[in-house]
Amino acid sequence: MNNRTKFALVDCNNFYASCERVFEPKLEGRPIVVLSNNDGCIIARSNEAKALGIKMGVPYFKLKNLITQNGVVVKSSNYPLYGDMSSRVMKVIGEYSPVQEVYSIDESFIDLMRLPLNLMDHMHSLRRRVKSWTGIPVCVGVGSTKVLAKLANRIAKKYPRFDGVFDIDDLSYERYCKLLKSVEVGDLWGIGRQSAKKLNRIGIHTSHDFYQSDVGVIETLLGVNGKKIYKELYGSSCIPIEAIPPARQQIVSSRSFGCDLKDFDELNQALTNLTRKAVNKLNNHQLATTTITVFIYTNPHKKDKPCFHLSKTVGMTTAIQDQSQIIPLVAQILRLIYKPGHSFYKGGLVLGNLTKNYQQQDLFSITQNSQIQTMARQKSNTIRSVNKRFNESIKYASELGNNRWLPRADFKSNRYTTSWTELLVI
DNA sequence: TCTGGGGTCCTAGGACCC
DNA sequence: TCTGGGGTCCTAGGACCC
Repeated sequence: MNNRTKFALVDCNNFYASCERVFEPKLEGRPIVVLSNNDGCIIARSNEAKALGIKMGVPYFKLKNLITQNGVVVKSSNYPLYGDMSSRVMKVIGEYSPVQEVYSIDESFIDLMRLPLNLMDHMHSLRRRVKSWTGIPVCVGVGSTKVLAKLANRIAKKYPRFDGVFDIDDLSYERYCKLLKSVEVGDLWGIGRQSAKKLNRIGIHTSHDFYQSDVGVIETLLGVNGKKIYKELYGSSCIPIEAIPPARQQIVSSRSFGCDLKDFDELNQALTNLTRKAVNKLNNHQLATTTITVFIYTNPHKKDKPCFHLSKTVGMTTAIQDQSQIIPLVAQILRLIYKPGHSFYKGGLVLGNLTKNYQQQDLFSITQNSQIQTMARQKSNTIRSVNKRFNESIKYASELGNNRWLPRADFKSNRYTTSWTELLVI
């Protein structure tokens, strides 16, 4: 292994389940599952739940019996809580290296090059501090590439004797090969189900088979990404750490509805709410959009009914960022794709082709009245600041209605850290 | 009855240009 | 009979991640 690069992957253990435990310590030692939006699928499990054989991504309703029989604690997902806990964890991790990439809500890569200290001590200290300052348990995988750090993290999680920190570069060649033989190729970071299937077809089953193959074969089969993963297994770093997140390309806002919707106004009510969320995100990032996609889907799991994926993308000559422009536009697009008589179970929108929101004027626009534009700008700024202070109290009329579309969340915990009315009571 | 959401990147193919 | 080569841009779909 070379020593030109050194990375750690810090990964929270069963993150969502652990967040729930921080504020409900009596759940310690008990099996917990966290459900996706609309209480649909199981998206997080504590170790005890994993031990019961509960798999990731399984629909909740299929496991209801197993869950009640075994006293499994069920939680609806609580993203305000998880997001806030995540930023606390990331902040602590950031104190352990000058270069940090926040890779996902529960994972962070850090660059360990040129740190003048004992790396293992440093990582054990990180682990202890995250746990003691946030309550969240993490494991640390260390390696000379990101793919290796990921692999190392697996080992750190799997074998308690490493006390949550494992450096894969410490292995001898023989032990490294033995490790690769024990990991299925589809478990490598970047090799998904489809690629694993292709590899299996030519006799590559374990990571060691992959490691021993010809790089040309891998590139032909999987493209440049496969080649990168291959080289990273040999310790050659091809996937750099991204300390500065790349500019966002699109903003998606979609939901499965609490119940199937047929009525246009009900769909429009849901879409208006989702649009407002998307526009808030757009404004928070100070971005503007020039393409809007609206989509509504019927339920593909209902085999007795035809399945519709209705969608339409509209492009604009001028980038827009104002909810008073985007919300009516979404309603217009919805009107174009809507078909009466069908039951839609899910819908949403994509704001695409995002740009920095400085005002690029359209040379041919007929609304080039600067006074009108200034007033519109003032209005939207006012609405935004009122909504920020008074909890989204100004809404479009199209958003008001029977709220039948609202996703189910029957097992929600409090937003302990982001809402004054939901603080932990002792 | 009940099946998540939000991202990115790559590739193939079509349309178009000279 | 013989029917080029090189390039860009866009879009849709597939694959991957958490």
